[in-house]
Formats: sequence, structure tokens, C-alpha cells
Amino acid sequence: MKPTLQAVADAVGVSRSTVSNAYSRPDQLSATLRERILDAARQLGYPGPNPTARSLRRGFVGSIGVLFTSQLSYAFTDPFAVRFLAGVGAAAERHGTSMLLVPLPRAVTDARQAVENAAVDGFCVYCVADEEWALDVIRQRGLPFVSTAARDDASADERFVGIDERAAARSAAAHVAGLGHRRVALLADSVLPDTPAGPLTLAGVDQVPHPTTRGRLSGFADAFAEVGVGWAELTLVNVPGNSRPAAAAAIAGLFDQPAPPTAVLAGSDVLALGVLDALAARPAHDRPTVSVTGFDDVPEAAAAGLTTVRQPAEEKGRIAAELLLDPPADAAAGHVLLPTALVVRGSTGPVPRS
Amino acid sequence: MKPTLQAVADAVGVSRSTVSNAYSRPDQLSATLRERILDAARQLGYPGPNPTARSLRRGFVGSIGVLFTSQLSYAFTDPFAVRFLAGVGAAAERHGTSMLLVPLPRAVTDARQAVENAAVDGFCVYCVADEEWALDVIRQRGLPFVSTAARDDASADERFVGIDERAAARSAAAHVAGLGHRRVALLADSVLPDTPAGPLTLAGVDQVPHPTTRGRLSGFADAFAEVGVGWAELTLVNVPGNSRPAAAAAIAGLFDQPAPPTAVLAGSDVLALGVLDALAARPAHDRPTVSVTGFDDVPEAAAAGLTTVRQPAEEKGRIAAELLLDPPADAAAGHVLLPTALVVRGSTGPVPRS
DNA sequence: GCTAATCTCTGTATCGATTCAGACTGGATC
DNA sequence: GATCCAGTCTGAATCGATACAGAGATTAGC
Repeated sequence: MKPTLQAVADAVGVSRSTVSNAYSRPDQLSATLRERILDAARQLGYPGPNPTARSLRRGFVGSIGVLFTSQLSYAFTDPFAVRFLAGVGAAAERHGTSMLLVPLPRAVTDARQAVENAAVDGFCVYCVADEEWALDVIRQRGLPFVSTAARDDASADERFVGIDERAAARSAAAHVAGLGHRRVALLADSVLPDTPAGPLTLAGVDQVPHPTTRGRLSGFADAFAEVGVGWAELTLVNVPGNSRPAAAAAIAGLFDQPAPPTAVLAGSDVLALGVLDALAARPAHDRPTVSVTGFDDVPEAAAAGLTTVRQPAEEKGRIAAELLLDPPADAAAGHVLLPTALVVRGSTGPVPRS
Repeated sequence: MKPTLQAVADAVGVSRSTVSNAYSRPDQLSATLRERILDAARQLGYPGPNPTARSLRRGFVGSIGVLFTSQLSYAFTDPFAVRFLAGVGAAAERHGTSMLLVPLPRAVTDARQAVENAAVDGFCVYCVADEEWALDVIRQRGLPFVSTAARDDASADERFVGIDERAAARSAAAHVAGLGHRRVALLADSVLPDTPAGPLTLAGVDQVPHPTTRGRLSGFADAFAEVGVGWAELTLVNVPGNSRPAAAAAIAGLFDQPAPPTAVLAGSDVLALGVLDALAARPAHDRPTVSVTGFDDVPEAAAAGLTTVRQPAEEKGRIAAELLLDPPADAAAGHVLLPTALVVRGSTGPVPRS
């Protein structure tokens, strides 16, 4: 059994308080006594104050949680998420705070418990799916949090960092529309929960539950509405999961249809790269010329020559953590909108004449 | 002030124990009473048992620490580290355990404190630099840990997962030696601590403090010793930090020297890619033909056509976490050696005749 | 009908520290 | 010589739960 602080106190013949002070408040006792205590502690093999006990008494933990509403391993697979984490990590480092990555079980009840049991002082919520229940739990616990997806019902004092998803998506779509494309497919991850991969008919974009996805699809639709292409004329394709293979599989059949799309607007670079994969997989003589756009501008996008919308990934993570760890006095400053930019590369071009 | 478990007990008129049981041991009380308690808790806004208090009493935390003996942001920059983390994450997920990423301040005293204060049940130590002090602290705390770098002084019961660095490196070097290269540069991250970038003279490879680096350099040296090229004839190049730009900067001057190396063996893919960057940065007419090898086989390596040594990254992370969370009864099983494979791609070729 | 087993629930001890009001000592101040 | 003060150290209260032995009430077994 490891000795406790009490054991050290007994060994030196001082009170528990004094030993505690030797560790946490050196100015509260004479240097000589402090040395004596530290020596005794070394001799006894006292590992220093127990972090958990300390947290309990102090009322804070010294670590922030990062919540991915999906598999934890996903967080490391998605290049955008990784860069986001890097940003959070940089801020955490600056504040001497640890990051707790909490895996969420599939079952909602278990997932709620996971959030309830996380020993953290606050959460950065990186949203990849519907997260409302998670925010409920966090609020219930009375913990501060920063969200990265704009929600309609967000109260004014909720901290947020993100982009104008709709405007950003619109810029990409306007570029494609400007190139003359009118037969267009929109590709998104988990348009509706538990829906199979492939084309999907939806009365309107407002049916999409996930705010980020809804925002991007709205932006795409906006740009095409402007050139006279209505929502019903756009092909919406669902991908279950944000991965290249999933996107490739979901889109594959589309190009063999009577009037295939001449452009595919994807909700993320990962999906867009999957589309490029699907195209590359076809024999050269049967490979349609399709314009493809992504979203995020992950490192791989540049290498693949993908036209995409850039958003500052690390910055997003860094600011999310900063907002959490060092909340601005002004509530308005707690709502940060980051800039985006359309990055045009080789993956988009004019409609081929055929 | 959030209500405590006691408050709920009072509201319902039962003992604290019973409320506790309602949460943690539903089988210890009648279903009806349990419902009554949970209802009251909801009404009062009780956030559920305080995770810290619970951890203190239970004696464990439910999370494992991942220790990077370097900047935390590095962990997300190095593709190999990211894949390692993904593996740890997958295992953590399986066990319902969280991962705590602990940033380490530069100053050793502060860094020690960070490890002392981490609320975790054990550590996966991903080594990027000398870690001996960290292991000391962990041992002192009496926490279990798994290391990924083989150390000479490791006691038999210490858990470990890694590769035979020396043999793996040797395979790469043997390939290059077989192609006829004799003027060769070895590139490694932080050969000696706090040493400037660039060529470095070292009496022998045993002077390198970091076991992983030492292992790989030894392997390189082994292969060349076999074809009659001694340690002194090899050019050792130090890179401060495992990054492409750093590697490019460190190697840049080398090709303008009288008898430039015809091959560069790098201690990691990231460094090797940096070498390729440095070469690509030169004007075409002044670009020497240099064989380059890496180590790890990160995703980018394939795209760049880099010859490298593959080691299973996620597997390493997964097994590290498994060894920690589910220790094998047999001590020998706690020491896992993963397979490696030489992957020959376009970045290596015969010595050009000039 | 009596003992044993089962089900619920309670009370007390405990996890390992931090906090804060105050006791004590030995100068400095006037 | 009384007062004040700064510097040290102590003790009791507290953070918010869980563990475990055991008290009562029921049910089961024979």
C-alpha cells in the first residue's frame, strides 16, 4: 500500500496540513521544514498528493473533455478532426491542462453515462452527429462547453466557434454552377440517421437533422436555385460514415444512370476523395469527366488537386479550447466565426460537351 | 450549487447508500424505490454521482494516460503517432475507458508534476525522447504502464510492445547497400539532445541516448559494416525535431559537398519525406539522384513512392492499450514484438554512374 | 411452525487530500 | 512594556461519494 500524506506527516511529526502545504504552498512553511518533509516523503516512497483526492477537495480537475459523437477511432481517421485536435492540444498545452478523449458507446444510455462520468472541467464538443443529448447531459452537470456546430436553439451565452457553413458551401456550388453544371449530385455523410448508402429523396433540406450537414446542403442548394435549378432537380446521395470507401461505394452506381451528374459536391474532402477514388477505379475508356468539390481543405486535398472550401482546422480547435479555458468576459466574444475560402484546383472544370 | 447525493436522499427520505445504489447497483434495491429516487434526482437537477468523488472512493479512475515526451501538438502532427493513437483509442473504446493526453511542460520539474498529477489508472508511454524520468514518476506512483521503446534496463515484468528496431533498420540498409551505395548519410531526429541541425561526428552509435534512434542507427551501421563500410565512413546528420521542414533544412547543404552521399537513410518517413522535399526544391539540372529510405510506412510514404520499413502503427497502439487494460497473466506475454517488412518503392535505386 | 435464505435498506467508516480560522513565537514599533 | 505584525504551524471541517456489515421484514423449505 502506498503511503498517504498522513503517513508522511506522522513520520516527520507534523500535521497533515503542513505536509500538504509543503507540496502546494511552499510559502506557508519554513524552507528547512519543507525540505525535511520532502526528504521523508522520498524515503517513504510517497508518490505526492493523490490527484483524485486533490481534485475532489479543490473542486476542479485540470482537464477538458473532447467529445466526438461517433467512434473515438474516427477522430484519428478523419484528417480534419486530427487537425482540430492538434489545435485543442496546443491550447491545452498553453494552459497546462490535459485533454480527455471520451469514447461514446453506441447505445445512447451508455453514452449518456460516459459523459456523466467524465472527470473534466468542461467540454469541447466536436460534432459529427446529433449531439443534443450530449449537450443536455453537460448542461445538467453544470459544466461549461464550447460547441463547433451552430444550432438554432443555442442560447446567447453558449460559446461557439465555427464557420458560416451555408455561405461557405454556397461559394463552392456557385463556382460549379458558374462552370455550367446543371446535373449535380450532392454527397453528404449521414443525411438521415440509419439510412442506406446511395441516392435519397428528401422533400426539403430542412429535413436534415444535423446542423452542419444541413447548412452545407442549404448552401449548395442556394447557389443552384439562383441559376434556376431547384432542390428537386438535385440528386442527393447519402453516405453512411465519413470515409473514402463509403463515399466511393455510395456514388459508384450513379455514373451508369441515363443522365449522370456532371458534378458532385461533397460535404467533406474525405467524401470528395472517395468520389475521385470511385472514378479512378473505372477503366479509362469508361471514365466520365466529372467535376468534384470537397470541403475543409485537408492536406490530402492539395495533393489530389481537389477544389474545396478551406476552413482553419487547427484554429478552430485552438479557439474552442481557449474559449473554454479562458472565457471572454464579453458574451459576444464567445461566439467566433472563422473565415473560409474557396480553393479552386484541378478537380473542377467546365461541363464536357458530349 | 448543484445538489449532492445527500440532497436526493433527504428529498426521498432514504439513506445516502440507497441513492448511491440506485445509480451504481440497481439490483440492490426495489425497482419502484429506484424509480422514485431517479425521479427525485431529475426534479432536483442532480447531475448524477460526482465522477471525482466516485474515483476517490473506488480507487480507480477509468481512464488511461498517453504520454508523449514532447509537445502534445506533435502527437497530432506525426502521422505515425496519430495512427498509434487511433489504435489506443480503439482499445480504450472496447474497454469503456477514456484516454487522457497529458501535455508536458519543457521544464523537467514541471513535467514531472504533470505526470504526478494526471488522474489515470496507467500509462501508455509513447517515447519520442528520453523518458526515464517519466517512467520513474510512474513507478513511484505505483501505476502500471506499457512502453513502446525497448530499454536495456527494463525489468522482466515491464510490459512492452514494439519492434526489433535494429533488425528492421538493417533490412532497409541492406537493401540500399545491395544497390551498391557506399557513400551514405544517416538522418535521425535528436541524435543528441540540444544539438544543432546538420552533420555530426559521433565516436560510436552507443553514444545515442534514445533507445529507438540508437536501435535504428545500429541497424543501419550493421548492414554497412557487412559490406566494409565502417561507422566513421557514414555521415550522421542530426535533425532537431521530427518534421519535414526540419529534415529538409538539415540535409540541404549536404549535396553541395565534394563527395555527396548517394543515399540517405532516414530514421522516420517524415524525415525521409523532408529529404525528398529538399531534393525537389533544387532546380532540375542540379538535382542529384539520391536513394532515400524512410521508416514506419505512414500513408504519405506510399503516395511519395518512398522505400521504407513498415511497422503496424495502429496495432502497436491497440496492443499497448490492451496490455495495460487487460494484462496477460503470463509475464512473457506482456512483451510483444511486432513484425516489420521492408517495402521497396521508387525512392531507392542503383548508384548512378557519373 | 420454525429455521434458513432472500430481499431491502441503513449507518458508519473510509477514500486522501485542502482549507481556513486561529494558536503560538519572536521580533519590531512607539 | 503594551501592541501589533509577520511568520509558522495545527485541528477540525469538508469535498461527494462507495463499501460493508448488519438490521428487519418476507419468503421458502420441510
